[in-house]
Amino acid sequence: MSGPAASRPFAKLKLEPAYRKVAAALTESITSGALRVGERLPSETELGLRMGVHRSTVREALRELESAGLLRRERGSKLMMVSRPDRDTVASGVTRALTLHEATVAEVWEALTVIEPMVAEFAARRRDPNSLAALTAIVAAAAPQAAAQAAAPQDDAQAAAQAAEFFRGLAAAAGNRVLSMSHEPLLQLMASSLNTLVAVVPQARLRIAAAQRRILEAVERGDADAAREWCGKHVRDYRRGFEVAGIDLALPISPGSARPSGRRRAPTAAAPRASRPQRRR
Amino acid sequence: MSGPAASRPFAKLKLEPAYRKVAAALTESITSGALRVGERLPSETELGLRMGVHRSTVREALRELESAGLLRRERGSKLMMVSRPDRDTVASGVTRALTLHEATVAEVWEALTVIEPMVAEFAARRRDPNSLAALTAIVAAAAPQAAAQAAAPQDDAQAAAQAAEFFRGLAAAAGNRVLSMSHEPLLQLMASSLNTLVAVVPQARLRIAAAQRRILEAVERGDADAAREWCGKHVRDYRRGFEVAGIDLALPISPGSARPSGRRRAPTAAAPRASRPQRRR
DNA sequence: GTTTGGAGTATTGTCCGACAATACTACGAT
DNA sequence: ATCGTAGTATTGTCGGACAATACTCCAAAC
Repeated sequence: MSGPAASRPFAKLKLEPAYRKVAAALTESITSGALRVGERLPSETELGLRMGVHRSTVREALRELESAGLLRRERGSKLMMVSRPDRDTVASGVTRALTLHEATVAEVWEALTVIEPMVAEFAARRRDPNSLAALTAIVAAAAPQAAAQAAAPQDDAQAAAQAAEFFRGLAAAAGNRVLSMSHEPLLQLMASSLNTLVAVVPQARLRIAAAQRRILEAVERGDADAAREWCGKHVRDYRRGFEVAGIDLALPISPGSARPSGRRRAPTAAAPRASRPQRRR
Repeated sequence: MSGPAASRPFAKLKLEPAYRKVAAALTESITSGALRVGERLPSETELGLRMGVHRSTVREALRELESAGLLRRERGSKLMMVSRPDRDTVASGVTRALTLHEATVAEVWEALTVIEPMVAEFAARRRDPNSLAALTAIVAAAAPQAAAQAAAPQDDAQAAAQAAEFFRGLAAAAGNRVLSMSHEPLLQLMASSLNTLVAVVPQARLRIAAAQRRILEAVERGDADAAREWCGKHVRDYRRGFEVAGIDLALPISPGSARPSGRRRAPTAAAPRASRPQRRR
């Protein structure tokens, strides 16, 4: 593969490096189905031998596919396995992108208002016993904590996670993987704000739990309209919660952890204003 | 980096290879803002020196970030540049994932019915001159071809692309990057089906053009409800089109090219159609 | 017969070094 | 100030090396 072609009169100018070509070839093989999911890849040396490049080159290509989620390695195995990118991998890519583009809390929330109510509607339409049971379990998991209402240390994080989990369950019940995958980044992005919300606003947990129950009931009885409406209210209620919690909706989302602005657990006092010590560019 | 620690009694077992740690570190630097977008990365050797690993190792990490869209290289430059993943990069990742998960045409279409009408509504709400002009241009671009109605060879592909472009413009007018990014994979996934649609159903172009005009008008006059409704009709009309075109909605989408499954060009009999034998799985 | 143990091989992770092609830089000539 | 040129820096790709460890297979033990 060393190129004596470079000296020939009109040698084909090489537009992309070999590692990219190898990556492209492998990707093609996977998406075209020539390599089926679950199949094991040959060893690096073998691949290099067959494709006429050095192992290092193959290696770089593998990293590329690996980070795309097209290749993985089952626990404690050496050989790579063809895989399909799982939901979280894909979503976290989208999340990172949106974060770097400095999408605002408002934008994410707005997208939620678009998607979630319809998800609820679909869930109510084709409700299936299994996913309904799963959803019920999720809602139930929140109830005791909401009742206790005692603000445990990092219990806040768990409550926020549960709120996201509810939406996941709803999407699963809706039986549409496209919607499921589309809204996942939104949930990831919301995580931080949700965290602040439940940490700062005391009544948030109860309201959330109540809304979840209402939505669940509507879904259970197959009332699509009610499910959509309640879910719409639910999401809109989040916005009000954010405002009460002093989260500036015009600010870029930070998907990391919660950063409650100001003092915590503002009782019933008027919504204070948070001086956001966010990085300024 | 050479490890004498391996022989010590309870040496910390190493969970992940160095190239992943390097990649993680770089990713962190980027998302945390320590490395700002547009900034140039040091050379590979320099990075390796600073992080205490060999250039090859750094290299593998770089490929990882590169494929995630976090690093790019401006045209004809050697040094890498920090970048934010652009819309198409992110979307094509999602597209690949959904394809490998064998999402069906129905699922994608359903997601469209969820998102697009609301996008239209938002576009009508905050209509801004610039994006409106852009949208108008897109709609106008379709008009002459629709009028001509002559089915040029691969002109079909262009018509299908225009249909997708309209939705993109709409999302841009809605001014919500999250929605914009969320619906992009749907457009990519639909491409193939759209292609078949305009190729097989003769009146499709006209119907599409008419619908686009109606939506545009509603958006222009700021009539959010009308925009949403018309857009909803528009998307639902696509479904009818798919059925007429003989596209099986329960089938997994193939994001490549069109593969019509029935007779083509039904009414206007004269239809020179190239049967391209696409791969079957 | 099934499990256990162990030798031998295959494969990855990481390193070292090398070299051609090419982008970048600095400096001197016009 | 512009231009050309020589020298340097950097990437892409290769060859090879070696330790750690997963895999294989066969023989011994229960």
